[in-house]
Amino acid sequence: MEKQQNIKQKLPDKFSNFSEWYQQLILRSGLADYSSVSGCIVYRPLAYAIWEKIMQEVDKRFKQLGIKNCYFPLFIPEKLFEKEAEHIAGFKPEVAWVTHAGDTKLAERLAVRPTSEAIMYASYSKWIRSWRDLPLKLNQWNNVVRWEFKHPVPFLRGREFLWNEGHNAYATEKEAMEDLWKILNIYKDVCENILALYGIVGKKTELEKFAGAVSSYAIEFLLPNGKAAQGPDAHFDGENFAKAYDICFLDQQQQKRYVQQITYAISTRMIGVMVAIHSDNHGLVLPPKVAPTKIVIIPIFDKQTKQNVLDYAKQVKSELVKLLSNSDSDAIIIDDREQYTPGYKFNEYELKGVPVRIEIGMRDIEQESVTVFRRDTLERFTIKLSQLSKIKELLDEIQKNLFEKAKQFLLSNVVTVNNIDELKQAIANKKMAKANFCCTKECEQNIAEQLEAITPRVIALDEKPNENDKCIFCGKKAQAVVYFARSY
RNA sequence: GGGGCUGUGGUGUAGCCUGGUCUAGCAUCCGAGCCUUGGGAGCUCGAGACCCCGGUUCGAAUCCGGGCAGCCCCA
Repeated sequence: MEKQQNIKQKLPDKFSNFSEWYQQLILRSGLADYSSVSGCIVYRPLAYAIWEKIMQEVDKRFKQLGIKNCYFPLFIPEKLFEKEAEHIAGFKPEVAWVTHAGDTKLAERLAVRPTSEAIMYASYSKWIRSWRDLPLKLNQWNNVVRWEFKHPVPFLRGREFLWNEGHNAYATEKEAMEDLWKILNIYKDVCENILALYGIVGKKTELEKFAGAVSSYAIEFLLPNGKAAQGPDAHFDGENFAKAYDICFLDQQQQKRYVQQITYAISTRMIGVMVAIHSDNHGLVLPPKVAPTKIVIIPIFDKQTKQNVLDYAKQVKSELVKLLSNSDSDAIIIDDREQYTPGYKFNEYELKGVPVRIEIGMRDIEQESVTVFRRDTLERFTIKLSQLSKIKELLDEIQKNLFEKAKQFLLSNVVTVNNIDELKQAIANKKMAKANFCCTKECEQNIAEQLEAITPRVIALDEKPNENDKCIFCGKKAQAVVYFARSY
């Protein structure tokens, strides 16, 4: 473990002072640090390890779907970028441009990718000729730059972030949509079963959908400060990009047709969402499946007992390594530093979110037991050495408990509202509000102008308005049930 | 997009209003040593800071302007 600064200062309170709490937690737990570039953070090893875990889990599932990884250039020539009108309109305000090489001005400036449709589809246009070339399912794990002007929040809003961008092309809309749902379910699976997060899967409204897409789907999360954060998403582009970038093929009837496309992404924003939802005033709380260190063993000894205790600790560690069949050097660690007291170490690992702590001193040795502390509930108890296998169950239990808590948090903070006043009230109470909505672009624009920062997050997929229900904004016939919240 | 607040060693802060006593205080962190170890131990010694540029003034951490950075509120 790296040295930590500031470890003796308490965190601000999560619920009364969320922003301060979040910011200090990120810095002090060693997840990330600010860099010399405003809006760009450093992902320190702890954060990067979590990101690696997300990548592994998603990637494994992508490969089962036949998605292949590749890499396209960071730069996009301006003319290429401008081909799809809505796409460029959506992204241009926050594109960073490369204009010079040394002191020489470039003939055509290059966009630093905010997303890679343009550069990838120029290749797709060359590669796809026949129905035999389809489907084409390519993904890249990369970085993108979007020069935001709102103030940055580590992980949740930054100018450069890491993500996957998948770009699939199909002969038919039916195939495209089938895969879109499989991919959304992969993201949902990883969010729920790895990150222990519960979100709402829904369809984006007209103004909130991806620039250039026909329709967008996303998983929305609610943070403890009442703001919603969009998690992984998937977009159906229809033929929009295919027409702009001339991606077509000859079908079995020898008809020239445009491909049907989908795109999908999950980003490092999920690290921020996860941290914000699970962690507490002691520090990070990491689900065992993402925590790079799952168990920390703290030996407690003095000069006389040192050797005994350390030997016992090593024995416990090697049994745990076997038990978890995890040989990562970080997965189970013994902290035998002598210059720090046990109390100091307890606080340190709570700050860093290690799921399980095992304390071993003479008392435990005499009783052939170990003292166990679980990070999620802050409970401490003793188990016999012969019962060490229970630790594995405990890790599963913690994982499950975090998910259930996250699910409860979201479900208990969604309220149904019947008019604008109730909506405002719900948002003021840090809730997500569910309301009947006409889903017209005009009405949505009015909301954006009149309701301050309240935006429609997603259209519910499992719920429809009744026959006579009206839109709570304009009073016209309701088309859908929509979730509203303040947004990150 | 608009308004407000803030910027002092690595970190958190005192000082700023009312310029001089600031050779900038405290805590933590960092280095050396002793001593300790079941919830952030103790002692000794050492190292370390006024965001940047300009202005006012005999004199600026302190006042003024601009820049940069961070935070909050509102659109």
